[in-house]
Amino acid sequence: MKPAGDDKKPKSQTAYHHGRLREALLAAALDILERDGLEALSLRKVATAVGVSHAAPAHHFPTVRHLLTGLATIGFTRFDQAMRAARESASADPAAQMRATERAYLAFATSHPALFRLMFTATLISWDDPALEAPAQAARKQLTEICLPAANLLGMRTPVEKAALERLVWSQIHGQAHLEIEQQFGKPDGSGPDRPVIDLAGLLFPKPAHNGS
Amino acid sequence: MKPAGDDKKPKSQTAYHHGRLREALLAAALDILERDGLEALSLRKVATAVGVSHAAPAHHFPTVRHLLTGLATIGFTRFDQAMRAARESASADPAAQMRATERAYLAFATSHPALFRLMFTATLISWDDPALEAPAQAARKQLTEICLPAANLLGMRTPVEKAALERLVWSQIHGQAHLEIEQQFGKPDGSGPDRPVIDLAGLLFPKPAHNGS
DNA sequence: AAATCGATCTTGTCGATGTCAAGATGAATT
DNA sequence: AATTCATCTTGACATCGACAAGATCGATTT
Repeated sequence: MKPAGDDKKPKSQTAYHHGRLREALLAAALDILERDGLEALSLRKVATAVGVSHAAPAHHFPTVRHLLTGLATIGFTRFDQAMRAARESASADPAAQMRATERAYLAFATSHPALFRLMFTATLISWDDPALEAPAQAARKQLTEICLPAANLLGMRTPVEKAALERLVWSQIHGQAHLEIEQQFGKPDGSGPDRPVIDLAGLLFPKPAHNGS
Repeated sequence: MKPAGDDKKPKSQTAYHHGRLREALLAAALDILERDGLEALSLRKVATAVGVSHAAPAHHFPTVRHLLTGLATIGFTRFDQAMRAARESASADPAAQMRATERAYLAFATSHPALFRLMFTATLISWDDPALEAPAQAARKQLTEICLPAANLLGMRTPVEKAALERLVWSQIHGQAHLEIEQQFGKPDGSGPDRPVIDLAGLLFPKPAHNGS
């Protein structure tokens, strides 16, 4: 089965002719992407990083676009997990849910800028890929969920209104994330990692007791 | 060599050895960018499109990054002009100014998606380029300007608060634009070009008739 | 006016890349 | 044990960015 000499690495090194190439390629590609950016990513580099010939990826990823779509799929999966984890460890209060999701959204983008950028660049990936749709919709669904309570509180009943609110909230969060990783906000002054932010949740959820602003 | 017959054009076609190559290259590059996207853009294609040798652009654009930065500079200039024109043809009312700017922002992004994407992709262009800074800051300044009245109306006085409001407004508008051109909003139903949108200006500018919170 | 100079453009080349084609390898099935 | 078939390798080609060296033409200098 194997060369019978290097069983040190249980499953990664020797088993390329059996099974794990696709995952190894994705892992290596993710590594290069996060370390050196999208421009440094190439099929050939990924191949040599994994230790296979330059045409080996062809079977698993016929095209660069396929590889990038695979990376985006991983990205949306982790993105979804990050937001879900943040929501679960937050209180059930609608405003808290929204704030937690917003924080997770932003944290993911700033921690994985290249991957995030890739995930939201339509010309680079294939949204036809059925494997991509599931995690992408799962992530998207969380935004819908955190907007529903706000829509109810604001008296929005039609699907159009709810979609409009979701569009508002999503755009606000996403715009922050995108402008942040594209370094459009300037430097943080060094005073702290946080920036002056107006709480959108506070704007949307009217205070029950006494008003703030 | 040239087609050896067209000295009709006084300064554009025959004068490549003097003067206009840089602009011609930028124009051709912009053409390719808007027609076929960033992936189709290459120095060599631009060179042949203009009718010069493959290394001719080197003097004007030593690197692809220089060409892309030049395109982004043009982009920000037009972007700034578009927003300014929209504001001038709108009423002086702060909310109207904000809505007009928002519309212009979105219209520019959807009309020139590849250029807009390039302008806001930090890894592709050189923000060190002094030629880029001026139009980029001019465009940015308009967002500051349309946010000032809202900040005053909301009782925000410190620069931090004003910056926070600008961040909110800019993020909201930019997020809409970005998600739109990356086709994250799904298809428009065909019912009309417009989408269900919540008016951010309406949220920020309290109605004068009622309470002022 | 003639010569020189310097910016601009051309030609040639190199390494890297994506993609295709043809062949080798080895695990699984027959 | 032989065959099959997915998987991987080798080889090749066109395109690309970038560099080097030479040609061209306007502008300056003599």
